[in-house]
Amino acid sequence: MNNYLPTSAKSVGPVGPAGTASSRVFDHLRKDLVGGRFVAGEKLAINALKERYQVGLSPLREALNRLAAYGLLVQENQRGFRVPKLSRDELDDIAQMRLEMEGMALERAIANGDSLWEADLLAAAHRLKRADITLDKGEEWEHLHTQFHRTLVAPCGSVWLLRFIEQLHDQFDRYRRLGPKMPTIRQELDEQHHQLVELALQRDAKAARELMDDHIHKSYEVALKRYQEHM
Amino acid sequence: MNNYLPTSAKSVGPVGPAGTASSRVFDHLRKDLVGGRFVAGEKLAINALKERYQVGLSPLREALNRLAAYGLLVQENQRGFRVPKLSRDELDDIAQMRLEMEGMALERAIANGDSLWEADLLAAAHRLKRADITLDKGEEWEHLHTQFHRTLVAPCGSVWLLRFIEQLHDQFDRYRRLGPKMPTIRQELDEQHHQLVELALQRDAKAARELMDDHIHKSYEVALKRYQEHM
DNA sequence: TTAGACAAGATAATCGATTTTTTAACCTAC
DNA sequence: GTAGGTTAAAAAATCGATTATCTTGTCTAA
Repeated sequence: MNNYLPTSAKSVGPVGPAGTASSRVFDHLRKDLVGGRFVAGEKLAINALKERYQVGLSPLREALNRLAAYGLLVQENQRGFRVPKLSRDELDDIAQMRLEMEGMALERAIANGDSLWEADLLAAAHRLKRADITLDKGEEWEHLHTQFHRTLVAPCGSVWLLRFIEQLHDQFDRYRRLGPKMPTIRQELDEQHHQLVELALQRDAKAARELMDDHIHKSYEVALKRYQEHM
Repeated sequence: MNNYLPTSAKSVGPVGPAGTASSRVFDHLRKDLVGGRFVAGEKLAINALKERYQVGLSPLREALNRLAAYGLLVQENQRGFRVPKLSRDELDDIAQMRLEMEGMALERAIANGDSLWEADLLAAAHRLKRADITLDKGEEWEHLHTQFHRTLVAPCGSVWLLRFIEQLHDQFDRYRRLGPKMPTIRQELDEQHHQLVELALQRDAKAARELMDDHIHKSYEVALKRYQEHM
């Protein structure tokens, strides 16, 4: 796998003893930014972050620089870092791009994926369902959800497509995770995950893409609602 | 414009006195990496870079962190930074993604672009032609070429699409700029720029996209040849 | 009253030195 | 000879302090 992000950025669980302070704080900040722990538009007080993440200035600044290049922060020369503002236009843009790119990736994955993929996919879907049933809609569910979507498109054959999709997911989740749960739509979305697996296993690319479009569209409606309530 | 990169990263000319050391070295390193001034796979000696760019350790490391998150460097925890390797597979991936994304962007730009865009486009094409005629195939031509392609897709309406295209261009140019000029194909490509402008002004999205596909395909052949000679 | 100048405090950026980790050379035991 | 272990040198990461820049509040002059 051609990988540009530092080791920790791809790691799933917590970074082991080998992780640098810079990477640990990058991971942590990334999660916090995506999870909505900062106010959009807010200026980051570097000294406060030093305390919060128990880290020195140098590794903290390196992490902030990475996050800015990744798109989860805005960097303005001589005036530090801020959390990007949210906007309806951008949400629309992100959702539209997800439609295009994840659709493309899913079609390719269905064409390329081998039986190992099928197994991974079933496993990822199962783990996600367990979390659904136990009503865990916290960090653990978020992680399994990300993991499921990642697995779904993994064998698309394009490192760059996967990279862009990952980035778009992070951006999308800044909107989706603004507010509290919405159980009704949530359940509908959860069911689609299983239908996606079935269609993928049947290698029905067309139907799978249509369902994926619908899935992203429904998620978009959730995100939009939360964005509007949040205003 | 929703902008995540630091001020300097979008600036066209040299950064003014307001630029930070970090941003200056980011710009400079980016140019050098895209222009092939480093050997692919090479490990960067940070102390040597300090000398080369006349900058201290902190701003240099911040620049390297940004470049890694941007995809022009690979960062491995505890063992510094290296220039990403080149591979046939990756070149194919990048070219394929350019086809998809720039095609999409061009169609949208043709649908959205106003008369100011038409003027900008004519201007960008003209400047590029001047550089062609004066046989300047150096940094200046490269800059005008980038600028032309940027202008072409600018009004596509998607900040994220533009961002990804920019990134792919940088990656593609790591291959295209491996070797010396190839005057014959070069001339052919230069002519296509003007045909692209004409089709754009005529709002012929279909023909424009086909020509863009051909343009990228021809560029791909150049890049591939250089990559193979370079091995 | 208000635009502009100024100074003081706060914040960002950078530097030089220190600590930690990796790399490579060498040695020893099998 | 070679695998495994030790250590010295090199490199990466981090820290603490300094310098540069921005921000805010206050004052002055029109």
